[in-house]
Amino acid sequence: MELKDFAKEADLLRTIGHPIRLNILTVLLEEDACVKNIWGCLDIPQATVSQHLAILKNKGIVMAQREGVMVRYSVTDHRVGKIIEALKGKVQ
Amino acid sequence: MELKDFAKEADLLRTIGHPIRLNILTVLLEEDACVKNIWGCLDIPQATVSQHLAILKNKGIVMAQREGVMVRYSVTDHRVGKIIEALKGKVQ
DNA sequence: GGTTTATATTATTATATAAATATATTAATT
DNA sequence: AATTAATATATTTATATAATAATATAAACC
Repeated sequence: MELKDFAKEADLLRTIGHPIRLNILTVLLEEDACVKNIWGCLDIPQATVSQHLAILKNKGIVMAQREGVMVRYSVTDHRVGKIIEALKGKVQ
Repeated sequence: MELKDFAKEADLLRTIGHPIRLNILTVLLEEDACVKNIWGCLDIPQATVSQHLAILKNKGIVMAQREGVMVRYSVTDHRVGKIIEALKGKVQ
C-alpha cells in the first residue's frame, strides 16, 4: 500500500463539512436557487450565505449563472449528492 | 425547508477530510491494522500516525483493541467506506 | 529488574477558518 | 441619474488545526 495523494478529496470533504454549507447544498440539490431563496428559507444572514457560496464556488463545487438581478446557483460536483446520501446511513 | 442541524455530519466530514487520515482509513478499510503496520506501509512518522488515530478514535470513527504489545485499529463508522467510495466518482 | 518494541502524549509554533459587521458592486426600475 | 433589490467583498477578531520534535507509558522478553 502506497501513500496516496488525497489532497483534493480531503479538500472537498473539508469544504462541504460545515453545517451551513451542508444546509445550502441540501437546498441546491433539490433545485437551483439564488442567494435570496437560500437566505429566505434557511434564515441565515445574506452576507453569510454569499460568503459560503463563494467558498463553494471557488472550490468548483457549485456554479453561478447571472439571470438579471439574480444569480442562480447549482451544484456541479456530482460526488456531493452521494456523500450527503451516505451521511444519512446509520453509524453502526 | 428548515435549517437542519448538520453539526455531527459536518464534524465527520471534517475529521476524515485530511490526506493522512484518508490514507489511514483506506488501509483500515482493507483490513484492521496496528500503528506499526500503518506507519510501515504508508511511511508516515509513528507519532503522526498515533496522533491521527487518536483523533479518529475520539470521534468514534475507529476503535482500538489492545492485543499484547500491539493495538489493533478498525473502522466502526460504516458511513466512512461509503463516503470514500463516493469520492472516487467523476466530478462531472 | 532492565531493555526493547509498540504506542501515546505534550509542547511549540505556524497557519487556516469562523462569524459578524460594514460597505461595495451590479443591474433593473422609475 | 437616482433609487432599490440582489449579491459580493473587506475587515476584524476569535478560535481551531497542523506539523514536528521530544518525551512518556505499557507490555513482553531476557
